[in-house]
Amino acid sequence: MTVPYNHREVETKWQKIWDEEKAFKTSEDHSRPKYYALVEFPYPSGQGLHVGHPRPYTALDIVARKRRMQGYNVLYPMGWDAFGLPTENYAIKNHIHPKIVTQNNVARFKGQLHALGYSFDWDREVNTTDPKYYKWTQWIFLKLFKAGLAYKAEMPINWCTSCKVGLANEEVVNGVCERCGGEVVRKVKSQWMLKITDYADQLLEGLDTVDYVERIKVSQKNWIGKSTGAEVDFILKGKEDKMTIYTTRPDTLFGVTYMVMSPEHPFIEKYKEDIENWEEVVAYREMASRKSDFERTELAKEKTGVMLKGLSAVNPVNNKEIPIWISDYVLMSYGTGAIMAVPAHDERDWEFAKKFNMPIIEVVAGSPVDVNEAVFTDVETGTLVNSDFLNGLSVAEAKEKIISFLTEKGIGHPKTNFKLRDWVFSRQRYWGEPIPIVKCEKCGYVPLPESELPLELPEVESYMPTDNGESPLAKMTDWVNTICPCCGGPAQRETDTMPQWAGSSWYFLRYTDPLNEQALASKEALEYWMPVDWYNGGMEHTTLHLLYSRFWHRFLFDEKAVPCPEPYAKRTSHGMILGSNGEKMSKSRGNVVNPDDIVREYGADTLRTYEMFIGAFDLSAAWSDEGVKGCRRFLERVWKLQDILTEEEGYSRDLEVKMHQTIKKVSNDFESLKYNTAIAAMMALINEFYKKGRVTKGEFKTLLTLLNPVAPHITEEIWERTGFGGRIYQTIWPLFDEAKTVEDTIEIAVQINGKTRATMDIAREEEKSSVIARARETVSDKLTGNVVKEIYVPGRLVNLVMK
RNA sequence: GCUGGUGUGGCGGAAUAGGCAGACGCAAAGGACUUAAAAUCCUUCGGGAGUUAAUCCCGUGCCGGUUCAAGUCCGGCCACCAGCACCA
Repeated sequence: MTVPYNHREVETKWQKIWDEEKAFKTSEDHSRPKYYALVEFPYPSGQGLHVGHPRPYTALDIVARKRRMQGYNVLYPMGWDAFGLPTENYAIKNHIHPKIVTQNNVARFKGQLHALGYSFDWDREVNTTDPKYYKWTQWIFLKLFKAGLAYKAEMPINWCTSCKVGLANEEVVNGVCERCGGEVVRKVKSQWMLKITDYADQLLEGLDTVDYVERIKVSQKNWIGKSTGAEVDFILKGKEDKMTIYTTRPDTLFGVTYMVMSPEHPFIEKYKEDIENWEEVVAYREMASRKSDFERTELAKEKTGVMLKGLSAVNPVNNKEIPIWISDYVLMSYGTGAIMAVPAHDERDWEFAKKFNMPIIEVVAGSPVDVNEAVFTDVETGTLVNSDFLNGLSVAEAKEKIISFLTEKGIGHPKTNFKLRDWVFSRQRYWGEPIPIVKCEKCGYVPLPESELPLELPEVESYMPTDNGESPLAKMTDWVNTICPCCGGPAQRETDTMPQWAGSSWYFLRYTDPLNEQALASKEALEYWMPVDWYNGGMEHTTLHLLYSRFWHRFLFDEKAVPCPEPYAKRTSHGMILGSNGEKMSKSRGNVVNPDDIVREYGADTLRTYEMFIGAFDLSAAWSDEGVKGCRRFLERVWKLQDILTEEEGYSRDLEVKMHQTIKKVSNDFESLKYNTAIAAMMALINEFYKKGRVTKGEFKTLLTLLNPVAPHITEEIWERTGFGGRIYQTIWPLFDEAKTVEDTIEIAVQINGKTRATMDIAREEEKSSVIARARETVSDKLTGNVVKEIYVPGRLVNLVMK
């Protein structure tokens, strides 16, 4: 009998050996085929590692370990996305420098990850808060600034009243702050902006060139929100100005019965004198501006608005005079801030027209009911009516014809719009990368010379944000007051810092060459390692981190700083791990599982195995303590195979097929996120060994190798105890022979009219006629009618169709 | 509302490409071992009828269809999850 499996001894022993042997150090040998596996680096929070972290880390650790065994030079790195609000808030509360807080948290995380036996190359660890790292974050910002993609703008921003900080649109969820849940209001502030909109088309088209799971592509497409249509100039009656609108349905131009402007539209102020009901308009405008974005969408059920008396528009295609309204269902920030309303064929316009009794004119026929009863928006089936030269055309034909008409007459042109907005890049906070810009009275905004990077965060007394919305850095007058790099005159430093998304927008580049002081990474390293071959991360980062980092990467590609336009060749997403009650884990729900407890009690290998076995990788799964025990039991059974190990080297004849089938299944499943079925196949295999009461050396070696990426410690220990020689992490991934994955005799089903009535064994090579003859024999007592058809699916079944 | 996804035993979940539904695991029940318990090992385990057997019927959210054959394909619904949401 072999000694009992002691996970604590085994795991600490091998973690030490791997460290000493630098087992997972990435090679600098660029002649070997490379594989770059990447998981999102964590924010080192004060809570320590969450039980959700190991799921993606283990999944890609499996891939990385398998690739090493297949001879690849593998880069599987880890680091820290360490700037951010929770650290700063903790620092404020406890009067500890955020730097110290970060250090402590990183140490804790690192210890926890180490205890899980991940094959990260810790020599390439990066930390976004390290000045040697953020020097290059600032460098990229300067490049963006010089390219005209970073600009300062007076912007109505999303202001979190609790964090006292401006948020990007992406960080506002259901009208509240994504991080703290605090109320978000609109506030006008001068902010640094990044022109991600310049890359909208590229970011959209690039999606066709990469292997991302469908739902990620769809989310990104929705977020970018490309729409095509036309801009059309309406005449503002009696004025010089044209009233330009954007529409995706220029084909309905003859159905316009009124116009709507956003309450913030500049024409309102400009034509103040002409507006007869000015007081009513002002009242409406004020009401609208008081609403937060949240209320504006929440209260969307009822349309509101005010007609501008004294102003009217003229439809350029039929010279009809139509009224102009203002309403907050039209947004100043999209299109031109004004629309043409076609109530018959647009849902919102229809509602508005119904409420305010505006006329509804049908211009696309084909609605099952009268357009006064229900709106008709179908673009596939309709035919144009009441539309002069467009009559009789389909919607698609009419669009084309009207756009060329408008273009020829000079009253309109085709136009593409995006929902994507520029990225609000400043935060009024301390714990972030300083923005390397100074403001000079004479020269305006001046970038620091590259030689002055990194611009380090100064030591401050207090990290409290100020009530007037200034960063805590603003109080550091010694630091703020500086000299203009351009004219040498007095100037002030920018006191806002960068958002957390900055450091994570390029970290994967730094891993390829983390100590480089001359560049963000060497050309050679980037050319060898990029793009990332497989990147896994959370669904919640689809429209934030993933989009931002693709934007920066495309920009760096244009700057010739990186060798490829897309950073990630493949992107997958893992599902969440929920509490045992099926709800999201949280302290308040009392369903939190601490990974340290599981590692202590059952071991890292058990936790790794369990998290891979828990269910489909991309779906969320509920935690189960019993399931953990089941996985521990499996590993114990693997351990105890030592008791029935024989001296034979190869596979025993009766298990040869099973061995090849298992190698094939595990090899394929590890590539396609099907870790649960890979483990199931290995469980089934050891059940076979136990059924036979023996396992050969060859069989055991193969099993251990297949299992090693999932449970690296126990397999390494058994490998050593059984004297298989060397280290398992240095062995070669087992190969399978396709021809040997099929049994010589196969059990097939014999069906009558599609229902299985019996099974029988056939030889692999057996002729169809012979199989069918024997099948009829097997079920002869049930063949009570005429067999009108015989179907043979090789290796599967015979179906006899009886009348 | 739009988009994407999911729906299979008591539970987590399997099932290339239309081909024996329920792999693997958990829980449960019975048994062996033990003074006992835990652990371990063996057996049973979708529902119903039938003697516990042979055997038969039903069964993958619902209704219909295609097919020799449907969890899988088609048409029409329902529920849940996620993302987006007055974007003209």
